[in-house]
Amino acid sequence: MTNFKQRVISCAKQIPRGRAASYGQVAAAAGNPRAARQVGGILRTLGPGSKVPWWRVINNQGYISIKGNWNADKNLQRELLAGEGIEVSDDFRVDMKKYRFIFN
DNA sequence: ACGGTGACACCAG
DNA sequence: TCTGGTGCCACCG
Repeated sequence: MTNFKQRVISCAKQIPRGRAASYGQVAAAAGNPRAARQVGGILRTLGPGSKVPWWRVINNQGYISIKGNWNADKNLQRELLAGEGIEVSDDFRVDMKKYRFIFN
């Protein structure tokens, strides 16, 4: 477990319920604003059962960019976000202006 | 050690 | 607003 990965996990856990953060935001909070892509990869490797609220991490455009067979999880993510009060459109889009979480 | 890969971000049309 | 191209950098084989 590299330091960076651990940091990303730590930052992701800081995202409170009902808020969402972009990969770039998490990467920046982890210390590498340019390593946004790795954040996604890291969250993916964590897999289910992890204590990390991966569903609160989305891209800066405000939508979920999961590809491949993750359609089911994509739908699940929408359910989770909706359960926290975050509105998700039919196109899986989230209003980041309203729900964006600012790291301290 | 090296090169391919990717749950992204940013800039230009 | 959307699309396409470019840059970035940690992870894995």
